[in-house]
Amino acid sequence: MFSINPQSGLPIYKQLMEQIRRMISSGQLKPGDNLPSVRELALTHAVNAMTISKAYNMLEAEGLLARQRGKAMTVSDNNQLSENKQDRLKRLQPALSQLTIATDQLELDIEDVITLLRNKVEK
Amino acid sequence: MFSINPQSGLPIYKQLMEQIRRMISSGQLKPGDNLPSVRELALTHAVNAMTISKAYNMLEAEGLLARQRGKAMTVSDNNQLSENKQDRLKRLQPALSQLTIATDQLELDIEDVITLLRNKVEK
DNA sequence: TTATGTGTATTAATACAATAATACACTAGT
DNA sequence: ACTAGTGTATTATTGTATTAATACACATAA
Repeated sequence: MFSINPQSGLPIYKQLMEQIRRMISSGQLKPGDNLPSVRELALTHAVNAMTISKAYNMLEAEGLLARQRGKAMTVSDNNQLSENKQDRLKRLQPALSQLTIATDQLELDIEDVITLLRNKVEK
Repeated sequence: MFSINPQSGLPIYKQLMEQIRRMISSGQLKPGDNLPSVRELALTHAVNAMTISKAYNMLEAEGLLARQRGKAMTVSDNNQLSENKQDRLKRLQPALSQLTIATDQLELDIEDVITLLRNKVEK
């Protein structure tokens, strides 16, 4: 469900926050849906439980998630959460910039990159 | 020449290291070429000089750069440095993965992403 | 009631990242 | 010699990230 990479240099809790935001944004996580438990995520990704909790905590502060003690964290249903295509494309910008900067610095042809991209998605 | 973002969560010195590696890999930086001075990069990117120095230092330890006290850091000429297309495409993998994961989680159509990518490169 | 499952809070410890300010060693041009 | 330009080292300080180990408050089902 999530892709956590402790070696990436990006703080784990930030990786998790961004990925949860995306899945809410797309509607794969809907208002009322339960999130995986802190301990479960900590186990499956070999990470400390408090690190997961920190991500949940901050998303709750943002209003994206709702907490009920003793129960699983859920996606908040107060807000208009899932976003239209244009909004979701905006969330892609950082990853897109990363790729174009790398493509440029490596002097690669964008069409080659696109071919690679298509292959990666198809499989 | 470089694109440094102190807010990205990624350590600044690692951002710089990776970007220098790419430009050497593509041949935009050739053996013997001078790199921008520590102080110049620090100024233009509003970053501490020692942070730049750390990146240079580690790349020197890797053998990519060569230092001569009192002179500018240069690209090392001992090694086989610039890489063929396939090798450079390999260096793109992390950025590609980032993008495909995000695309997936946002439930976006890969063709829309590719369109965005083309626009970004053309301009 | 008990057992097991939620998330949370706290404390301590460790490591890393970045900054500021200063000084040093060296090179090159004047 | 002087000056301005390299990279480097040092010290002190700040903030962040992560972990381990416990303990707490609450919910739910047996």
